[in-house]
Amino acid sequence: MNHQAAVVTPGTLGPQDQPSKEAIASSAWVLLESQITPFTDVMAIPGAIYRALDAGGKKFIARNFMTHLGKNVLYCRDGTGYDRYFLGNARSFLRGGGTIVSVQGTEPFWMIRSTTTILQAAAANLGVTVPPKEKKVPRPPNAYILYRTERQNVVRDAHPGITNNEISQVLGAAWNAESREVRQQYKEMSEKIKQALYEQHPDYQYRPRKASQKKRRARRTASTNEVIEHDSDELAKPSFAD
DNA sequence: GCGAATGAAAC
DNA sequence: GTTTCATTCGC
Repeated sequence: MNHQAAVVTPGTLGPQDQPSKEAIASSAWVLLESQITPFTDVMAIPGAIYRALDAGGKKFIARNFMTHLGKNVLYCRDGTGYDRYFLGNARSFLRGGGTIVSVQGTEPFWMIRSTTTILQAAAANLGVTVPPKEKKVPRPPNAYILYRTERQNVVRDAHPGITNNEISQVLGAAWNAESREVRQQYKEMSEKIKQALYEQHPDYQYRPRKASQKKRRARRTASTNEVIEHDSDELAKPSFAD
C-alpha cells in the first residue's frame, strides 16, 4: 500500500482506501460484544454503527449474537426516539407492552404499544427508507461520543436520577482512564463510520455555522474563561450553512 | 438552547 | 488558537 496518502477527502478517496465491509463488521462486533452479559437478550446498537454496516455486516453481527442467545434474532429500530437499533429475539421485543410495527418494504420498528403512536411510527418508519425531503446529514460521532452513547444506559441504571451532565462527567473520567487499546478500538470504529458516511454521502462536508444562525449563544474563551457576548450584528448575517 | 464530557474539522 | 457540533435529555 502507499504510505503517503496523508490527506484523504471524499473526493480523493479511492475504493482501495475504504475500510472493507468485513473490517467494519468485525470492529463493530468487538465493541458490541463488550456489552454482552449472561443476562443480555437484547443488544442496543448505536444508529451510526448500524448504518455503517452493509447487509453482510448485519448478518455477521446477527449470527454472532444468535450464537450467544441460541435463538433466532431480528433487527428492530428503536421507536422511542433514540437513534439506535435493537437486536434480539422477537419475543424479547414484545415483553412489557412493547410491539413491533412492520410496514412492507421498511425495517421493523419497536415501540411501546399504543394505537396513536403506532400510526405515527408507521409514518415515521416509512420516512426512514423513503425520506420526503433530504435531511441534514449529521456529523459522524467521534470515539468518545461512541463510547458515551454505548455506556450511558449502564451509568444511568447504576445511578438512578443521574443527570446527563453528570453522566458526561463520569464517562469522561472513565474514558481518560481507559487503556490505549480500548480507546483505539473506538477510534477505529469512528473512522470506519466516517468513511461509511463519505460513501453514503459523497457530497457531505462539515459546515459549522458561524455565530449561531438560530439563537445567540454566549461563548467562553479557553484562555481567560471570559464570557463573551455576541455582537448584535452577527444575528443579521445571512448564512448558507445548508 | 444550554450544559457536561472529548475530539474532528473548519475558521 | 478558537468555535461548532456530534451524543443525551432535564431544565
